[in-house]
Amino acid sequence: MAIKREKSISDAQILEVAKVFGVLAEPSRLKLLRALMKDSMTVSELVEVTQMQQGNVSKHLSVLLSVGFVGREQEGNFARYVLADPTVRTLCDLMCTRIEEHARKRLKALA
Amino acid sequence: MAIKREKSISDAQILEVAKVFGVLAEPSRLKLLRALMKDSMTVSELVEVTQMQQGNVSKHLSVLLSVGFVGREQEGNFARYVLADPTVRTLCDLMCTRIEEHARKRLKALA
DNA sequence: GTAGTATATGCCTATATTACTATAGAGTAG
DNA sequence: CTACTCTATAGTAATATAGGCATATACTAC
Repeated sequence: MAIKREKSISDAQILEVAKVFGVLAEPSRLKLLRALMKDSMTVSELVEVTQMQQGNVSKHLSVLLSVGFVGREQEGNFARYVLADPTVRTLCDLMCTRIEEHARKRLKALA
Repeated sequence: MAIKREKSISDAQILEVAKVFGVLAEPSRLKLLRALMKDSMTVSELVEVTQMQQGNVSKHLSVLLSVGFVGREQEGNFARYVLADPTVRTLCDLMCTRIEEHARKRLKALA
């Protein structure tokens, strides 16, 4: 019988994890998520807020949608996007504090 | 005077966050981290465990080192790498449970 | 010193991803 | 129906990054 290793992740899971991290590895997508963290928005509103081109906004939103980070709701002619996964906040918060911590360490190392 | 927005992240921070997420968006690097989560290892050991080419292992380790995810210690002729940031575990754990949750949801949606 | 081992790095190619532009599709108003 | 608006998508060029290979560098043993 196969021996179950402690808490170790399978190669298949690694591929999936890498893919989802990849979704967050794009400044444009992070800007969209940042906007959606404040409130749900239509594509037009997101274009206005982020100053990105409409086509790019749609493309990035479709990526975010494909991994379930955002949800989409049709409102007549508009498409309203909503933050759909609380993990996004957690991940970003963690990353931000980590970066600050790291910067602080580097600063301290100079002293 | 400038108005401070609530909990919002600056564009500069977004660039940095994207960069660090990008480091985690690579299966090879995740495999190295997975190995290092069990124990510290030399490059040779990592090559053995991951079945990757030595050059690539070194290259990915240097990326991990540059953002402080791992530490490096010279041991005679060997270089021993250690997991240097507890956030890595947290981020990966979060991502794994998120992916499972998401898969479960999709499954339930079919019922 | 020489030989051998461990690690890092440079070059090249293939692949992937982005932004841009234009356009297609879908809905609304008249 | 036509005209208009909002959103999605296709085509293209530029950029970035990974892997493979060869090689350089650094340490050890003799």
